Amino acid sequence: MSERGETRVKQTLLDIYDRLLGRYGRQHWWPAETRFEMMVGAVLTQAAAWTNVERAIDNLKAAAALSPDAIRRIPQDDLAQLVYPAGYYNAKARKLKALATYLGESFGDDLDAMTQVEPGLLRPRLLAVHGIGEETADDILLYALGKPVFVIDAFTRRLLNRLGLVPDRGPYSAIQGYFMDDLAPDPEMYGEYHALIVRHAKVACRKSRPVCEGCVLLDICPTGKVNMGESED
DNA sequence: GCCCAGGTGGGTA
DNA sequence: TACCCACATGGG
Repeated sequence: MSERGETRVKQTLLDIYDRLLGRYGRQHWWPAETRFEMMVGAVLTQAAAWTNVERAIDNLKAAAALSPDAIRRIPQDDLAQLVYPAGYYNAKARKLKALATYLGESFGDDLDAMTQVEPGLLRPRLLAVHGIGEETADDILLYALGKPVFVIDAFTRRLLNRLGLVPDRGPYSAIQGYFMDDLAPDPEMYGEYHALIVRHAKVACRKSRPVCEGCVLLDICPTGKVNMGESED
């Protein structure tokens, strides 16, 4: 892409951020008391509504099971019952076991020490853990460890696609590159931006809103569910 | 009853 | 590489 094009992307991404922040305000993500609670939430929220994740985390707290050591010790079937409200409970119990095992073996459960590792080194290690894909790895790097890594989810992907910046099926790294190559590496801003995109997606293009509020705000449709014309061109 | 929500892993062509 | 499917609850 040309230099002029890069500038346009940067201005577009900053402009969208400003519009979203002005409309919705700060989202105060990630809602968790500890680094580990945040990591657990990142796994539990995979393809699940956050309200259900909260129930599961409340169960873990009530059972005193919200620590890497407790997760390793509790039988997987018991863990599955605790995370039941989050859905995919057997699969997620196994994933939490894998995460806790990794944290113990690699860092002795010292998650503050974990922040000292370069994200470029940490990311492939996280991806090697069962149940941690690209989005979950970046959730952990950004929100739990404070690294300047931009999180890409389905809404973010659709957003850039609707802006005409990436093709329909761009790889995760390409979408992420648009943000990280053009925005200063600011964990606070990255975290707020991702939260705002998720927040925005909740009000955009619902069946109950035939006139899409989100499309009006951004001059585009982030979900792509409603044809709002050719505004992305 | 249907659709969707802050995805990932495993199998197949 | 590119699909396809299993994994599952709870709210609108």
